[in-house]
Amino acid sequence: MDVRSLCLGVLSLGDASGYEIKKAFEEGALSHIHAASFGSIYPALGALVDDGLAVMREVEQEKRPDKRVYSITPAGRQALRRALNGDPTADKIRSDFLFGIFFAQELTPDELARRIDRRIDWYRQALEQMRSCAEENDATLPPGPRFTRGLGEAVYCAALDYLEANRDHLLEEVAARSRMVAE
Amino acid sequence: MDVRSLCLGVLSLGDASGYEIKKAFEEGALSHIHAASFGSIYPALGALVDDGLAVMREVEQEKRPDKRVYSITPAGRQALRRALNGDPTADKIRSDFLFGIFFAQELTPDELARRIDRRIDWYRQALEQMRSCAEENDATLPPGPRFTRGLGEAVYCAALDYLEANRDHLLEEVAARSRMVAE
DNA sequence: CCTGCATATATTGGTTCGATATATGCTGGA
DNA sequence: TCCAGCATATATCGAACCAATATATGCAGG
Repeated sequence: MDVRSLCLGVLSLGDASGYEIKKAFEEGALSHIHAASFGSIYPALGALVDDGLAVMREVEQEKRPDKRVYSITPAGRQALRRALNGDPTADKIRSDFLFGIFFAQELTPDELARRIDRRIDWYRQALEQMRSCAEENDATLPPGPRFTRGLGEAVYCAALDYLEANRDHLLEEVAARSRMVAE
Repeated sequence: MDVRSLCLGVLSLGDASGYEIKKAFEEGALSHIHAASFGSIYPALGALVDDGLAVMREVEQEKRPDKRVYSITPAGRQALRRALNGDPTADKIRSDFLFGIFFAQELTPDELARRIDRRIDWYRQALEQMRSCAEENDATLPPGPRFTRGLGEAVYCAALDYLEANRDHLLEEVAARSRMVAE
């Protein structure tokens, strides 16, 4: 899925500027699903306009830089549907956190504990946000977003439970191992 | 985390060729954690040798192309430790699957069902593999890999349960919505 | 027999990232 | 009060990275 299609997806939910599209991948429901950077979003929006898949209008703002607000066109909606119906590629996960935990014995015990605790905090916050969002408007959410929200909640909840249940055990094991090596 | 550090991580587990490093990110425990392509692995290995963080030896093979097997050096181990102890960047998730489900109403009902069923199969296979691996040698695994394996199992299990429990409901909702629009 | 897969390295075009530049207003702490 | 830092907003650029392909060989299955 290229950035052009990702932008079309966001635009299908409503008009947006490049900056707002970025925010959708950083804060909103999409943030747990996909990502894109400015360096690819702005060229992608230009290309969408060139291809007639989106239109742009400039919006003057007081006390803010001007906006370039993009809207999806009927051709854009068709292109989005085509892109979505193509064979989805496998998920791409790149987690420095997990990579670090995998090599736990190369980390200092303090650093290891700090990382797990941070991650636990992160999951708690993410879950809180997801749940407050659910309380507010879960019934009004379209089925797709509601389903992915529920799946995200289930997955984060399982991860949080596991981290809380196994944190101390991991730290003990790593400590025991380094004692063994020292002998 | 750049590809050079990822390669050092794999090499810290034992000598390997570029091809074997790629496999580690495609099949092994690392496959659920991080990724790297040939186009970045081969140049990275060259750079590691240039910097004295790894050494290369050519291994002639009968009935197979020759191998270039890389070994991590003490300086390489130190560089790995430095890289691991740096502040980990946030996880990067890019899931065409979730992106497609988010826009469920843009998919044909058949396509939607097919995707979820495929994903269910995928999780079942992944879990089966993880569990058989655990039965064989969980006790002999270092604490880090055992922890990430357990976390992966917990997360995949939760995702599988959610998909199985909510699949039919999602399909009904999407069907109901498209009936509503048609009226 | 022959298609396709596994092993193995390498390259290349194109995509994407991450950091930075530029400009302005608001807010909170010293 | 001042000013550092953050939010808004667009844009660019070098570096990193991916996906596909080329090349070569052997083996297994239909």
